[in-house]
Amino acid sequence: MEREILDSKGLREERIRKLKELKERGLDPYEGGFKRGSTIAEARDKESEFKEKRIKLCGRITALRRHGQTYFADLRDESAKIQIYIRKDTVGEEKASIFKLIDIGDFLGVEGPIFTTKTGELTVLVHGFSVLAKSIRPLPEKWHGLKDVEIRYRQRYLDLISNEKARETFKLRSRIIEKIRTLLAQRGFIEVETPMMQAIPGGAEGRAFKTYHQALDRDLYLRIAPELYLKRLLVGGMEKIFELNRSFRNEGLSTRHNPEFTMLEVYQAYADYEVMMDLTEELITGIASSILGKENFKYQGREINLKRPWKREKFSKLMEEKFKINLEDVTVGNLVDELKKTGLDSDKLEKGLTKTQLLKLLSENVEPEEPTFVIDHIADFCPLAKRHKDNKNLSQRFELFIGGLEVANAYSELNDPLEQRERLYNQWNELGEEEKREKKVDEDFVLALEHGMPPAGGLGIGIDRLVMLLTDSPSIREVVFFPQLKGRP
RNA sequence: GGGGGCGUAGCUCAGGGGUAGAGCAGCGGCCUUUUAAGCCGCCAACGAAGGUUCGAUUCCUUCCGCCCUCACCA
Repeated sequence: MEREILDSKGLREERIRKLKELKERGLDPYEGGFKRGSTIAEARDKESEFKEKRIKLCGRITALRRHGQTYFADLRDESAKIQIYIRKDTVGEEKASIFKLIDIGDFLGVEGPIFTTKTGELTVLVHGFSVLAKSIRPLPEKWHGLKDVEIRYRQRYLDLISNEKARETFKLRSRIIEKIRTLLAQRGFIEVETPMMQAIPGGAEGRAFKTYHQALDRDLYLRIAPELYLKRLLVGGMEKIFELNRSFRNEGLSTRHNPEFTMLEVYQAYADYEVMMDLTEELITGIASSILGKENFKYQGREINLKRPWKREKFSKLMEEKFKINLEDVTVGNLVDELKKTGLDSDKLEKGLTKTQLLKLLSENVEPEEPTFVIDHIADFCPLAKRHKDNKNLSQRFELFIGGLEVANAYSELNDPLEQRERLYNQWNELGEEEKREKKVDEDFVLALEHGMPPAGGLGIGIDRLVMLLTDSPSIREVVFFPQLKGRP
C-alpha cells in the first residue's frame, strides 16, 4: 500500500486540501446523514411527478463538467445514474462556491426538481446539496475504465465502480444463488450447515488446509467437502437436505480453481443418481430461464443450449470411442498400460492416472455446446458411490459438462458400511507416506453408516463455475469478489 | 513448481541504447443547457536490485507481481 500512497501523493494532497476547506467552512463531509427521497431509478421512472416538486437523491459523482459558472455532474447510485445541474442563481452564491471543492468520487445528496435539458437529458436542477463523503483518491478513468486485472482483483471496489460488467456479474451471482435456494425449497429441501473445520477432512480428493485449535490442542482441517457430514444427517433421518457454502482445497490456482470455492451439495433419501440427473437439469435450466430469461446463451464464443433432455453418455462408450478401450477387460491397475498402447502422451501417464486426469481426457471428447452427463464411471475412482448391480466395475455416478466446464458431480450414495470401510481403506493404502499421515479414514463416518443410511442420491454443483458459465466469465476470478492472489512485494 | 507473455504518470495507452509522448483525471485561466464539453497554460511515470556500456527506461541476470499454460484439484 505504501507505493500508491506515494504515487498519488499530489492528487491525494489536493483533495485533502479541499477536505480541509470544507471543514473550515463548517461542512464536515463525514458528519452528516441524508434522508434519501428515492433511488435514482425510481426518480427516472416517475420523472413527471418531480417537474414541480423537489426530489432528494444521493449517490456518487462519477463525472464532472464545469461550464463557466455552472456545473453538470453525473450522480450515480446502485440503481442508476442521473445528471445534476448546479448554477449559482439556483443554488446560491455560497453553495456554488462550495461546489468547487467537489471531486469525482465524492458522495453527494442533492435536492431539486427534475427537468430535461435541450439535449434531452433528464437532469436534477440542484437547489441544495450536501457532501456525504469526500473521496481523497482519484477514481480510475471514466472512459476506458479500469483494465489492470491486478488492481481489479486486489481493489475490487474500484472494479465495481468502474466496470458495468463486473457489477452485473456479481449481481447475477447473487440472483443465481438465491434462485437455487428457492428452487430447492420449492422441492422440499432444507438448508443445513455442517462443520467447515473438521478433524478428518474427507468426501473428495484434494489436500486440505491445516489449522490448530488452541483450547482443544488439536489439529483441525478446513473441509474439502461437506459430504461425509451431510450423509450423517441422512442417517439421522433427514431426507432432503442441501448445503450451499464454502469448501477449501490446498491446491494450485487456475482460471477454474480458487482455494476457497462455493459448492452446493444436495442429498435426497430414497433417490439415486438418475433422480439427481433430473434434479440437476431442473435446477440449471430453472436458473437460466429465470435469471437470463432463456435457455441458450454464449459461453466464450460458443453457443450453449440447455434444452432438455441433456445427453447422457456412458463413460465406457466414450473410452471406447476415444481410446478403443473396452472397460470390461480393464482394471484400474492396467488402465495406464492400455492408454499408453493407444499412443497417448506417455509423459502425462508416467505419474499414474488420477481421476481428474481421466476426466480431463474424456471431457475433451464431449461436445462443449450441449450439456452432457458422463455416466457410470470406473468404480475404483469413486469410493463413495454405489456400484452398478450388473457391472461391479462401474459406479452409479455422473459428471456434468457444460461449455467445457465440469459443473456437477453426483452419485447414488454407497450405504453398505462394510464395503464403504473397505473402499476407504483401499483408497488410503494407495496414498504416499506423507499423505497417509495427513489423511485418515473417517471411522466416525463409517460408524454412522453402520447405524443404517437410506439409499440416497447425492449431488454437488460447483457454484463458481455455474456462475462463470451463466455470466460468460473466462476465469473464476471474475466471479469471486476477492480471489486468492500472491502476496505483494 | 515447469514453460510462455507482461510490468511506462492516479487511470488508459504510445515509445525505445542518448532531454520519455498522448488522452482522461488534477491544478490555474475563459465560458450559465454540457454530457468522452471546448480552448489556453501547467503538474505528473519507465516494478526492485545488480551487471554490460561513455551513457540503460530500452540489452543481460536475479528478485517481486500479474496474465496464459502444464502439473496437483473441482
